[in-house]
Amino acid sequence: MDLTERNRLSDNIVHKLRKAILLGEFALDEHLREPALAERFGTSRTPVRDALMVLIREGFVAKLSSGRVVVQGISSEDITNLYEVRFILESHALAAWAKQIERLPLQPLKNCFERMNLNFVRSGEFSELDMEYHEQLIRLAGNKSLLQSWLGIGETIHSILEITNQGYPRGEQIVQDHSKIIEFLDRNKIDEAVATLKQHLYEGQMTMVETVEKLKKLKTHSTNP
Amino acid sequence: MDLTERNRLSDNIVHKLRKAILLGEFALDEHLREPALAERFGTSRTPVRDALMVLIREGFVAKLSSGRVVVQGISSEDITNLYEVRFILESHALAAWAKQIERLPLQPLKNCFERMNLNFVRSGEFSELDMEYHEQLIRLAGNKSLLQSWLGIGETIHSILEITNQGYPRGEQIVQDHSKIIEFLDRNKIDEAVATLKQHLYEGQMTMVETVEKLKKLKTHSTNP
DNA sequence: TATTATCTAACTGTCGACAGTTTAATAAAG
DNA sequence: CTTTATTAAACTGTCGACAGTTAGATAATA
Repeated sequence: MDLTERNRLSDNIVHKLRKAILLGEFALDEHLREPALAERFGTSRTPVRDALMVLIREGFVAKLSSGRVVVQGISSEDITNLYEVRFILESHALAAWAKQIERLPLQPLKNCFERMNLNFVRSGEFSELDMEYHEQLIRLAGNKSLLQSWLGIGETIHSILEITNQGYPRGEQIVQDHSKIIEFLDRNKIDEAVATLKQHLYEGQMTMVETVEKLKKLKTHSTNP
Repeated sequence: MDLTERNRLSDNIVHKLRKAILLGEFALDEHLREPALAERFGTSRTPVRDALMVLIREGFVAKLSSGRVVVQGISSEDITNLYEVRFILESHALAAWAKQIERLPLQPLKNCFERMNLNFVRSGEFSELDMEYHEQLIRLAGNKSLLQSWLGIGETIHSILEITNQGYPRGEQIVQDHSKIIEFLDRNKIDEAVATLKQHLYEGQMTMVETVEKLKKLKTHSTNP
C-alpha cells in the first residue's frame, strides 16, 4: 500500500527552516542564500532548493522575480487570516457533506477520534491526530480541490503548532469539541456542528496568536542588548 | 519594481506538460519519467524536476511515496470541484470586504475591468485579464491566506482555459457580469454581487466541462483504431 | 559629501554524474 | 502453468561544477 516513506534530506530541511523562521532567527525580508543554507545543513544545494520551494508554497518565504528568496515571517494577522480561510473550508466541507445524496461515511472521522481519545495524553501524537481529524472532516465533502486547498493551510498551521506547542493545555476541550461535532453530524444537525467548529477553531486561533506573540517578545528581549 | 521576469526553462516545461496532460497524451496513472521528459524538452533533469513540483501542487500529477510521478488527468468532476472551491473563496472575499471597517479601495478592480473592456476582442489577453479581475476580487479581502489558496485554484483553472480556449464565445457576457459585480459593490449590495458571481462562475464551469468533454471524445476516437 | 560609474565577488539556474533503490524481466521451483 | 526467487536495467535523490547575471563594494566624478 505504498508505505515506503523514504526520507529525503529536503524534508528535514523544511522542518528545520520553518522552525528557525518561526523562532525569529531571520529578520523580515532577509535574503536566504542557498549556499549558506546548504553548508548549514551539511548538504548540497539541491535539497535546499527543494525545501525552499515547499516553504514558498506555505508562505514562510517568498521568491522575488529576481530569484532571491526572502523571509516572510508570521504575524498575528497572518494567523487570523489562516484561521479565517480554514474555517470557511471546513464549514463548507460539512455543508457539502450534508447536501450529498449518498453521504460519505463518518467512520474514518470516528476512527480518528477514537485514536485521539485514547492517546490524548501523549502530546507528540496529539498534534498529528488533531490535524488528521480535521483532514477527515474535509474529506467528507469528497472534493479533491477542497482537500488540496485545505492541505496548504493545514500543513502551515500544523507546522506552527509543532513548534509553538506548549503541551496542549486545551487537550480535553479539543477532544470534547471533536466529539460534539461527530454527534451533531450523526443527528444531522449541521448548523450546530458548524457552530461548534467555529468556536473550536476560534479558540485554537486565540491560543496560537498568544503563543506567537510570546515568542516574538522573547525574541525582542534576547536580541536587544 | 522587480520586473526582471527571468525565463526559466521549468516555466516552459510546466506549460507544455500541462497542455500534453489536458490533451490526453498520457494515460491515467502513467508514470512520468524524468530522463524521458528531459530528453523530450531538450534540457537536463533539473528543470524537469522543478516543473513536476509545480504540477504536483496544481494536481495535474501526483507523487507516490516511492518517488514516482503519475498522471492524474482532469475529469468533469474535478472541474466541478475546482469551481465549487473557487466560488466559496471568491464569495467569501466579497463578504469579508463588506465587513471591513476601512474597506480596501475598489479601484484596482475597476482599473482591471477597464482594461478588459477595451481589449476584450483580443482573446489572447482576455483570458489573462479575466483571471486578473478575479484575483483583484480576492485581494479585496486583504487576506494573504485567502489569496494563496485562490492562486492555487486560479492558476489551475487558468491553465485549463489557456489550452481549451475556443475564442471566448461568452466574452461579452463575461464583461457584463464583471461590470454588474462592480456596480453592486459600489452600491453596497453584497448579496446581489455574490449572486451575480455565482451565476457567472457557474456558466464558466459549464463551458469548461463541455470543452473538456469534447476534448475527451476527440481523444477517444483518435486512439481507437 | 553626495552621486554615479566600475568592478569584483557571489548567487541562481542549469548541467552531467554517481549511488542506492525500485521496478521489470528472467530464471527457478512448485 | 503459476508462483517465487534472482538478476539486470533504470529511475530518483543527491552531488559538485560551470556560466550568466545580480548585488554590493570600490573608485571616480560633481
